[in-house]
Amino acid sequence: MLRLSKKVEYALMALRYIVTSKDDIVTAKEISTKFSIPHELLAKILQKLKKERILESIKGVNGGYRLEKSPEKIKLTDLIKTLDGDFSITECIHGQSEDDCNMFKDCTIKTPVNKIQKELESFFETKTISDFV
Amino acid sequence: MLRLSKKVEYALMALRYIVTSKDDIVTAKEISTKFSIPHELLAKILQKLKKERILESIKGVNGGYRLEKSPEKIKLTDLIKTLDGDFSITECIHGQSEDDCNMFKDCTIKTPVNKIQKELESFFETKTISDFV
DNA sequence: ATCATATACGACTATCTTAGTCCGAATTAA
DNA sequence: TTAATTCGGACTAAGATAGTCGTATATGAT
Repeated sequence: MLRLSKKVEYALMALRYIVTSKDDIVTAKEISTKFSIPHELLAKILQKLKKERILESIKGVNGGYRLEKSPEKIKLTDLIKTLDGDFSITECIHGQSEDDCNMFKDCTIKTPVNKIQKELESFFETKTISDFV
Repeated sequence: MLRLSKKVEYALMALRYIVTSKDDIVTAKEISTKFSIPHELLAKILQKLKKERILESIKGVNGGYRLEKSPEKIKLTDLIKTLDGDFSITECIHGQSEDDCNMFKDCTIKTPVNKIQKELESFFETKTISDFV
C-alpha cells in the first residue's frame, strides 16, 4: 500500500531526536521511552543504522549512539534500503536490469514500472534527515 | 516497504490490455488467462474499477468490460485508493488534517512526513494509464 | 424455457510480511 | 563486581495481502 514501515518511521524519529539532542550521546532506552517505541525493536534499528555507518555506537555504561554521518547526508532511500532490505515498488524489481522479471511471462508493464521506480528512488534520494529537523 | 500491491499491478496490466485490445469488450477470463492471474481475484479488481467508473461492464453472455474513462484520465492514485483503500505513507495519515495523528503523543515528524505524503500523491497523480500503453 | 457464459458480491482461508518479544551474550564505567 | 549498555539470533504475534469458494443475477444463444 506504498507505506513507510514502522522501522523507518522509528528511525526517523530517533535520528531527529539524536540530532536535536543537547547531549553528545543518546541511549536507545531514552528514545524508546520518549516515543513509547518497544525498546528491543528500536535497539535493533539503531544497530542496523550503526552497521550502515549512519550512527556510531559506544558500548557499556554511559554508552549509546551518536551520528556518524551528518543529517544532510542521511538519505531516506538509505534508511529504507537498510531497514526494509530493499526499495522496489514491485516484486520483480531488484534494482538490477529491467529484464530480470520472470514472474509474468507476458508482463507488459515492465518499462513504465521501471521508470516510476527510478523516479521514486530519485525522489527519496533528495529527502534527508535535514528535512526532518 | 513502499511497494505497489498485486491488485494495482494486475489492474495496470488489465487496463493496458483493455486499452490496446482490438475488441470493444474484453472478459475477465481472457485477461486472467493471458497473464495467469487468478480469475476470481482479477474479477474483483475489475468490479471495483467499474464501481469507480473507470470501467463499464456488460453482463451476461458476450459480456465483459470496456473503458469508461479515457486512459489519460485514469490516474495511478485512483487505482491505489480504490484497490488498496487508501494512499498514505504512514498509518497516522488519512488524507485529512495534519493533527489527526494520536499514535505518538510526542511524534515530531508530522510536518515533514505530511509534506512527503503530499509530494508523493502529486507524483502519482501525474501517472496515468497512458504512461503504460 | 433452458443453458452456458458472464458479471456481482460476500465470506472465508492461506500465505507472507511486519512488528514485537525473548534470551543470552559482550563491553565498560563506576 | 555490578549495573547499564550495545550486540545478535531465534522465536512468536499480529496484521495485511493474496487467493478461494459459493451463490446470485443477468443475458444472448439454442
